[in-house]
Amino acid sequence: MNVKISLPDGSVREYPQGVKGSEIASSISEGLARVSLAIEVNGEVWDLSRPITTDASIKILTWNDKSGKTTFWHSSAHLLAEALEALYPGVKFGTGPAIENGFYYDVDLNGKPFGDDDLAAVEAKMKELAKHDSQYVRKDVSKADALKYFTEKGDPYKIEIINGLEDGKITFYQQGGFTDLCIGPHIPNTGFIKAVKLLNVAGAYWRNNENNKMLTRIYGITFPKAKELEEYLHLIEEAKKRDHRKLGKELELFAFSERVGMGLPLWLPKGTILRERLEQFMRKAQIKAGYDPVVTPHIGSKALYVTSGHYEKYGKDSFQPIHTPDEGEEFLLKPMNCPHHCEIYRTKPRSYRDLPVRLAEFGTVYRYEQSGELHGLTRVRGFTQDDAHIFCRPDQVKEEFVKVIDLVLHVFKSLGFENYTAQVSLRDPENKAKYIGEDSAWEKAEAAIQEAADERGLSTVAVKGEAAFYGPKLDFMVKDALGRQWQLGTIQVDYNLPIRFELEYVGSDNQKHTPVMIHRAPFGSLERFVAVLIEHCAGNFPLWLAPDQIAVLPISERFNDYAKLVYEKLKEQDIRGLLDDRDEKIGRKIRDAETKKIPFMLIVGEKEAGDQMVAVRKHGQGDQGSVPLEEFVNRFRIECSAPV
RNA sequence: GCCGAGGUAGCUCAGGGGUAGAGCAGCUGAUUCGUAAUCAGCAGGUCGUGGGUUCAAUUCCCAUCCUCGGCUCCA
Repeated sequence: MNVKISLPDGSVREYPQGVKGSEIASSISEGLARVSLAIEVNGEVWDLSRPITTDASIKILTWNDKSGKTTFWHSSAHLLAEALEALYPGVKFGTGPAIENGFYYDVDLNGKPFGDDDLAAVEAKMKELAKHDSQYVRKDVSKADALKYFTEKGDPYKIEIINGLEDGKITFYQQGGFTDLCIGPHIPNTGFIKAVKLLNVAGAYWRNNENNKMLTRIYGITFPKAKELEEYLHLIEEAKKRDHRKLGKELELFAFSERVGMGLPLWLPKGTILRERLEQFMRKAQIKAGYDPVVTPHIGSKALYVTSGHYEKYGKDSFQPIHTPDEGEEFLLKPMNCPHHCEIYRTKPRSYRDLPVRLAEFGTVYRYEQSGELHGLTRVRGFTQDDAHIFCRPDQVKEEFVKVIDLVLHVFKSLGFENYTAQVSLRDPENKAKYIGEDSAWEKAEAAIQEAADERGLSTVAVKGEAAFYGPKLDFMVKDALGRQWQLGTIQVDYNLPIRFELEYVGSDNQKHTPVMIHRAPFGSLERFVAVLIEHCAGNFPLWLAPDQIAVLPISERFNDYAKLVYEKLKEQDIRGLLDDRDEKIGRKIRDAETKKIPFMLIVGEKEAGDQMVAVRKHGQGDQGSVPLEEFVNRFRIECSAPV
């Protein structure tokens, strides 16, 4: 009996029942057979050695397919485990999945320290074992047999996993002398793994729970060709050059000081220009969108945060209250602006006609972040949010939310962020105790967010358990140079805080009603936004943001006077920059200006000094020819306009 | 906070039980130059901090602080 196999190109071929993926690949072409890693059967990824018994549509998976890579890396994790078992008898295994770039395996080395030298040894063992071309063999096992195997082997983590599995659906995979509990699929044999690099060691809690034992997580990556590994490592090196911590130092944008305290950024003059440009851009956009700027203090009475619920939720693990010496009052460093804004709302009675009230503040907040969490400007203990709170009637929620989405998208577009993820962050339904407020309020809020996102045609991913404790969010996530994902913009619907703060307005029915609050921050925090922006443009800021826009470079000291004149004229036109009148050759001055990523270099010498000319050189683009100074200023103005 | 790796001149890094070295930056002098590094000289460090071992510690040990890679967390 035959089975009908449809291929991705739409063609259908017949094969004997029980045909294997590898046989189908061979029948298509020997070339394909050589590079095929796995097969997709009716949307499910299978081993190439698994018999196909029914009609199916298939796709042969190679390194060029995402699931081909995933399979490859998952099999590599097994190879890592095999190497570990060979070198560390008695090692216990947690889980070892493929990840976006490579794979890891969590292992329990019985408290044995595992460092970089060990990493190199294991890597060498993996390379050796890969050459054995050991096949990955799939085996169905009963739950009882599976438990028996790992009980005898003494692997408590595998036993824990098996206990949660259904009998009849348990499979083992074995390659060489190593057997693992695994649903597969895998590549045909270890020989496909030609290049291996173990990247780093990290601690990871068993089952991601910090109350569990910390296992040793070993990260690695493998490739079918040595050259691809080289390319990958080169790519990582390139990405590191964009790291905002490196560029922040090189371009003198920000710094940290142990004496000031960890996670407390110092904005240097050039970084401050960048930051203030962004603030100004946002201020304008917000005025246009009907926001009223407000200012509130950096500390607030503890009672304020008890009311809001922040104290109960975060108080004990946070910066401790500040006490006044005589009265014994308690204040908290402001961790959030919303309670203050609620109090501004309360300063006078509000009518339904007044709503929405939109209060905006570049509010600096302080939060205790665990020391291990701090990371450049993306995770700090003191930062400024481009925060605002919109107080509106229930019937205005959707419209207001949509307007905020537009604002966020405008910001992203203006700064060239195209690759973002819009994440609907929902409550964890399994763990409602983590949140405040009634179910009905949550349901309303979650629905409002999804509706607003849909109305703007935003493609979103919903993630449970990511909501704030007072309400669900729409978060805009962007990746940094090294692929780490960060939350930038956020919009949150909140039915809870207005109740806690007893906010009200008088409706058209002359009755008192509770407004709805929308918390929102398009940048998120200036610090994190700048960090991601630096990495996004690799320090080559758009002209309107660049701390130094021009460098005036006299050919020699003889032209310093003219250069100074040019520099002063540009300064009068609010063009930022520097005059490099050092006693250096022009090549040197150009090199330094290029290194500093200054957008325009104006070179002036004998040819220019006579008739008010400047020789224009653009960063990364070279000589642009000479123009009259006036003309340069005009062209500059056009190019420099900030987005509106 | 947890696991692992590090901290040597302003920066990037080498070294290693007998009180330290390079390149760049800095300073001084020479040079006056046309599109990515002019030459020479000088100066610069309680080798993160505190203890311990030792005749002797920057080097070995312990603690601590900070940084880096992850984990957990992220109002």
